[in-house]
Amino acid sequence: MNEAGGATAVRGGGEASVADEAAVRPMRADAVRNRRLILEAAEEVFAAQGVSAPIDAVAERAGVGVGTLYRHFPTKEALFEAIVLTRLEELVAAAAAGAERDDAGEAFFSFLRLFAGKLSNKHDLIDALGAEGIDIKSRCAGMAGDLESGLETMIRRAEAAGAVRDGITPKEVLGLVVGLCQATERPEFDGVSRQRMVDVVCAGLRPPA
Amino acid sequence: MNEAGGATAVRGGGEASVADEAAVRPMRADAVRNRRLILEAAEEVFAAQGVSAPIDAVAERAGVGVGTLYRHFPTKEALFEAIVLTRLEELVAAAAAGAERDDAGEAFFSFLRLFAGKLSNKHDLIDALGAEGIDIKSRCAGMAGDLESGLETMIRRAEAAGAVRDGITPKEVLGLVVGLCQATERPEFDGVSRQRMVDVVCAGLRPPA
DNA sequence: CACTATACGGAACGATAGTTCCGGTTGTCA
DNA sequence: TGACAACCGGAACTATCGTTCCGTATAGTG
Repeated sequence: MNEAGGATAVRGGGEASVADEAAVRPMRADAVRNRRLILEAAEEVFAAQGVSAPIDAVAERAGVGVGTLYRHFPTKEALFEAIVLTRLEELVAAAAAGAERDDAGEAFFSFLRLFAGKLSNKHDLIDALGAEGIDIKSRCAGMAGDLESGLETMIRRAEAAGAVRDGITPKEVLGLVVGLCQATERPEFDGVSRQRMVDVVCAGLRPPA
Repeated sequence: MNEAGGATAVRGGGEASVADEAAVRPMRADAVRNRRLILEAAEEVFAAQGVSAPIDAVAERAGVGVGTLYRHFPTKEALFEAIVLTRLEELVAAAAAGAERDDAGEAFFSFLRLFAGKLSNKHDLIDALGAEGIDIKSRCAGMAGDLESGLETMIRRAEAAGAVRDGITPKEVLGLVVGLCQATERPEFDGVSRQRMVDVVCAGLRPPA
């Protein structure tokens, strides 16, 4: 029920808290260690099994009790956000960088490939972008918005350069790539080449002959 | 734990049963009516909410108790199969028909559009083809196999006709289309045009210029 | 109309997963 | 070193869902 969660910052609360002294006191050494262990474990478990992985699995993998986990992250979703945000940040940074490149077309398509690659075997990210069941909350939604903005810029510039068909929206591109990654993550689709599927999408995004 | 389920046929058991007389006795009128009500309710509920919809929701919508539901379908999966199979059958039939058309290229692409259309707002089918969590069992898997076969034929013929790029597999096509449908089914993707996404995939499947 | 096999309804059960609580432990500071 | 606050662990609580059970109702039959 805390508004944010996952922010039990190592060095104190966020913006100016009422009692300054309380905010300044650093975390105890074991708490710092456990927090890191939990984050690492959650990263592996969520990436491998998706968001629906039991929280106990994360606790066990981290070698701590569930109580400890909940001390650090008041809710499962808070933990999930903390993990996914870092991954999303990388993508947003890549998108922003791509939006500034001179060769707009190539920038766009190579971002798409990088995007699909980053999604591979990272079930958590796919879930987050596909919003599997979870209310995509606050900061995650914000990040996703940033991603879309970067994409939008890239698309418009590539479009102007004649490298991409007209009228495509960031959401469509996102849906296409996230969708195919979601599919290839499933056991029944193990024979398929994700590489080729991405190729197909890229080819389809080029202007018609 | 019955091997099949959902087959409590209106007119008796399947192949020759030991006691003939028992197999001949028709279902009671109310049982027939309820069975139909349950199937209709399940169709709507699963299509709208996906396979993870609570079974109570189906019972409530059908206006029967859960006990009645379980009398007709021994397991949730059995009910699910019964619903999805009919939908899958339509697709398989369409695929088989398409595989015989003379204009191989057009046949393939128009099947793809029909396929995407059939998936729209039918969460159950998307789940089944994407196998969301469920063990895709016996007859469903068989049907999915038939679908792939039909698709395979269409692809090979379209390929020979020079209408489709080389090396594409049915699973790749399935993954692409199911994936994009899965994405567009999500609330965050409501602004997107599924039509255009399908167009992109179709364009990408054509041979490179 | 009476009788019985069949079907019905829904309370109850068991499993799973998220969250809370509290007695015991341990880091930190004087 | 002693004392206190922060922290830990995991049992227990709660909610959800699939499934079972059994007392009651009723369609079909003579």
